[in-house]
Amino acid sequence: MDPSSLSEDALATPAPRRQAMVPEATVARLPIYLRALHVLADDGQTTVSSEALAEVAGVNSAKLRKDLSHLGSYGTRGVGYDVAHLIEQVSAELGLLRHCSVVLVGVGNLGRALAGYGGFASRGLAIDALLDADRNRVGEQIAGLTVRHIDELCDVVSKGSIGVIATPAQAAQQVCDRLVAAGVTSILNFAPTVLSVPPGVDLRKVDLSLELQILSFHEHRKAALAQGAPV
Amino acid sequence: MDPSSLSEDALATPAPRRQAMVPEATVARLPIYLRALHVLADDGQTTVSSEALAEVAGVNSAKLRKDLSHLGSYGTRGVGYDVAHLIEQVSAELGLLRHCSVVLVGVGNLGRALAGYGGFASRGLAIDALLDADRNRVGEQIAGLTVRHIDELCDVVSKGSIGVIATPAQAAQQVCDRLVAAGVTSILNFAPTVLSVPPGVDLRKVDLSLELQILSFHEHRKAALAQGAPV
DNA sequence: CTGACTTTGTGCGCGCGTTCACAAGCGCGT
DNA sequence: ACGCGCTTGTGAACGCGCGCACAAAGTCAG
Repeated sequence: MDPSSLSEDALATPAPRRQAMVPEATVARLPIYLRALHVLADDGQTTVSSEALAEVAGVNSAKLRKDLSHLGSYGTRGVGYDVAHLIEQVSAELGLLRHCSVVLVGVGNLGRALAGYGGFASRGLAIDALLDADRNRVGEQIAGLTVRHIDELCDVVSKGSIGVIATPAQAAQQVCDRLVAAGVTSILNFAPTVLSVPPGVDLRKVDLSLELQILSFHEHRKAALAQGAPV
Repeated sequence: MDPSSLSEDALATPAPRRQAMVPEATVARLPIYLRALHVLADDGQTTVSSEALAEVAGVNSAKLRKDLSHLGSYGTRGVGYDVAHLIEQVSAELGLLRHCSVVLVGVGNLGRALAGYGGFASRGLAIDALLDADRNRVGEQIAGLTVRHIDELCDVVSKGSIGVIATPAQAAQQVCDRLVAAGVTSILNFAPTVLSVPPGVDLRKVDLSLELQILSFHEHRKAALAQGAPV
C-alpha cells in the first residue's frame, strides 16, 4: 500500500460496493441469534420484537437490530420480526441451507466428543467424514461414521468442505497442510497450537483451556482484591 | 451504581488506582503467550525477543510488548525477555501458580473429553471433581477421578473454585444456579445456551458449533463470490 | 571508557464496534 | 378513514484496541 499517493481514495474504493459487507462481529453473533430463534420457534412464537429476541440472545436490542439490518430489512415496524422468515434468512446468510461437507481429523477424546456433538447436526453442519493417522482406529464406528485413514483425505473432501482439526498439537500443522493441499479453504483448529495457512484460507481456532485460564485470571484478581482492597 | 449522583467522578474513581488495570484483550492473549513460552523453554531457549515470541504466538510484536508492559517491565533492552522469568510472571498473573480447584458438571461425550484433556493439567488447571445428575454414571472412573452426584456439589467446591458446565442445554441454567448458590464465582459454559448469572459472577462460554457456523458463512461467501463476482 | 547497535517501552492516530437517541413506518382501534 | 402508539432502522458520539514509529535504555565490541 502507498497511502501517500492516495489522498482521495474515497471515490475509488477497491471492492466496497459489493452488496454484503457484513461486519465480522455481526457474523459472530448470527449463530447465537439463530439458536435463540429456534428456541422461540419451538415455543410456538411466530413473531418477535428486537427487544424480546435480544433478551433471549443476551445482547443489546439496538445491536441486534443493526446486525439484522446488515442482511436486509426483514422486520415489520410496529410488529417485529417473523420468526420463521428470520430463521430462513439467517440460515441462508450462514450458508447452512445447502449441505456443507465437514471433515474431522483426529478421533481422540475430543474428536469423539465432536463427532457425537448434536449441536452440529441440528444446524445443518453434520460431520460426514472421520479421519485419523492411527491405523488401529481406522474402521472404528463412531456416531454412525466409519473412521478412515488420513491418506484417504482427498477422497472425502470436496470443493467447499470445512476441515476440523482435533489432533494432538504436534500433528496439527502437518494435518493442516494436508487439508490445504487437498483444497480445503476453511479450517477449524481445536489443537492448542498456532497454525499457519496460506492466504485465502480461513483459519479459526477454539482453545478449550484458554477460556479457563482467563477465568482463572479473574478469580485470581478477585481473590487479590478481596484480600488487599478492603483497607 | 448511581451515575446521576456522581457528576465529578473523575477525581474519585471507584477502583482505578489499583496497580493492575490489564485490558481484557491482553488477558485473552496471555495464555497464548504462555504456551508459546513453554514451547521455547522446551526448545532450550533462555531468552527471547519480542519479535521472536510474537512470531511463535502469531501476533504483532508491538502488541506483544504492550501486553507484557501491562504486567510490569520484565524485559531487558537490547536483549529481550528471560523465558523462565516470563513464564513465572505470566503464570502468576493468570493465577496458575497456586492450585485452583476446577469442578466439571456433566460427564457426557464432551465432559469426558474435557476430563481427559491434557491442556488443562499442563497449565496448573487440573479438573479435580466430576459431577453428574445421572445416578447411573455416579461411581464411574474417568481420567483418574470418580464421578459423584451433583447433590454433593457443596462438598467439592471451595472458595475460588471454577465451575465448568458440560451438560445438555436444558440443564445448564439449573446447574449454573446451583453452582452460584454453592459460592462459585467463575463459570465456564460449554452448553449451547445463554445463561444468566447474578452480578459479581464471571461467566464465559465456549460454543463448539459457533465457530463452525462462522466458517460456513465465509465458505458460503467465497462460493457466492466465485460464482457471481468474476464478471 | 566510549560509541554503535539492538531491543524494549510507549505516544499517537486510525478504524471498528457499541450504544444512545430519534425519525420513519406500519398496524390497529375507533 | 384517520390518528395513535408501537417497533424498526439508522445517524452520531464515544471508547477500545491495534499498529506504526520513535525515544529511552542497556549491551557488547574495541
